[in-house]
Amino acid sequence: MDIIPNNKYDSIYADLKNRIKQDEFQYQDKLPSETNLVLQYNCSRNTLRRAIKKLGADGYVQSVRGKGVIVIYNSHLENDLIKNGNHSFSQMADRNKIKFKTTVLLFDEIEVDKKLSLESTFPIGTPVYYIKRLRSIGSDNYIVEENYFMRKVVKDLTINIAQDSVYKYLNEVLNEPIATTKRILTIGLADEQDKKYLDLKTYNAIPIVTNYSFTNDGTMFEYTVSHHRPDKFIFYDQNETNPVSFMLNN
Amino acid sequence: MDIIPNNKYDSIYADLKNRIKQDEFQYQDKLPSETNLVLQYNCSRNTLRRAIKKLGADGYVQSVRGKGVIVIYNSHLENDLIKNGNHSFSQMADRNKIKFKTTVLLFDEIEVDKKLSLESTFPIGTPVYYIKRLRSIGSDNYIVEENYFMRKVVKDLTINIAQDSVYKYLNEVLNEPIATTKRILTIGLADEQDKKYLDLKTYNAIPIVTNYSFTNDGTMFEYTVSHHRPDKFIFYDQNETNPVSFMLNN
DNA sequence: TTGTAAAACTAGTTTAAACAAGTTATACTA
DNA sequence: TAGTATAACTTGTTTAAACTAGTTTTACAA
Repeated sequence: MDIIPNNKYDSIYADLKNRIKQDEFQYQDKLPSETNLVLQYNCSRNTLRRAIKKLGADGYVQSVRGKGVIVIYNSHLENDLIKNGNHSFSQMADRNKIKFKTTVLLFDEIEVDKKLSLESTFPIGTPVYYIKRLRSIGSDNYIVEENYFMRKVVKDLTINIAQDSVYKYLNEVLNEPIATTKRILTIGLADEQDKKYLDLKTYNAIPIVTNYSFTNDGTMFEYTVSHHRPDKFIFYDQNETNPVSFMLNN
Repeated sequence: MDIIPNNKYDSIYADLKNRIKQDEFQYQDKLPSETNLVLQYNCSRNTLRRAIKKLGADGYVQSVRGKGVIVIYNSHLENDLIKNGNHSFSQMADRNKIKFKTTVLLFDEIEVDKKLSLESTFPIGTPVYYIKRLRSIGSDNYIVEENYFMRKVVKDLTINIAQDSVYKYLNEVLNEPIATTKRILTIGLADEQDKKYLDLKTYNAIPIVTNYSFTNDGTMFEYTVSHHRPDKFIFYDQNETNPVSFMLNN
């Protein structure tokens, strides 16, 4: 769930995050001033500010010019999140973070046709792996998904790898880490496949997540559409409004 | 939709974004090198890098050490977004950005009870405005929402203000800009109110967005639950994976 | 011609310093 | 005592420079 910092600013970020989570700095408290923290961490003001900026982007703190940095992390809210959904979508979406059991329903090599090209933005004729997979934890199915992986990038994919983790394979074997993911979430009516595999209860509509993933060097190598079980689905989002900005067309 | 930059880095960010959108730098192209751009914009390397970092966070470019900065903005994809949903959720969520017609269904002053306190994280007894509003564009209803505004922050709220924009009132009259919003998205079964106001077609489930908003100085002043019309709902998300990080529990 | 080492690129990290622009505390004045 | 100007905080912006760590090009040697 967490990262191994190999920079000064990342380790300061991680440490401050811990201190917040362990209630040393509580909800609505002010962090020590920059000058003070610079002494604590024996670093430059820039490096410290970089750590704080990241904490802000992740919704832990909020900086106010002239006043200080206020903690807005609320364990109360965070706990509710876990209680409500078992697994947050931000975790769901990051497939490395949760150990899903994966069942491969279909494994094929195809070329992108006109219809698929339009929705995936892959050029027509691109050789891709076409995979259908079921993601589950224990006996509960959570996601049915269709993946299209560019064969030029994801070389020599096998059913075994698809059953384990394609991302792990990319990272560790092909040394081609994923760098950016663009995600679109919509609500769609459940189809026959969804009804077959997911426990829909009385729901007739489900969240559909469309994924476009890029490698390190900017090539989009994956297009994926995931159908999620609706009752356990949670998406968490955190947004910093630019305080100096105003909307032109309010 | 856009912001008025009053910083150097924001104006560089805005300019580069425009140049990307106007196809001067196309999908998969490399931006000019930092050294080059520093000359173009007559700024320091730090300031330029700050602009590029923001472009990266917004999904326009991706930096690769040793190589350069690659454009991953695809007008194709972006256009599809608009075509599919009319209005993206990121716009929807930012209520200042789209001109919804707002109908106030209920306007009341209450104190937070135990039940509301648990879901909102407002302390029991907090005086709040309790408002129900319908958001529509033309004759189409998009959102039914319940707002709870802290009366200590949002002073002297009236039905007229609620019918216009509470955020505008906060910003321009009370000079209390909103700084951070935490958002949780779940799928719920439509209730009687949803059926009454929203055009659900055959859907029996809808996206529900729960909002926690903070002022400049870290006080959570708003708790809002919005029920959205499912067929027009789109959420767009952009995620940069830390390339130097690895998951501990893969 | 091919392979390899070096040089010339690219972006990433860290420090330092000066100044701007807010907020709070202090001290002085009426 | 009350009000106000000032000094002493706070974070925000910008520039500069040195170094690190990747990638690509160049040039030389086999």
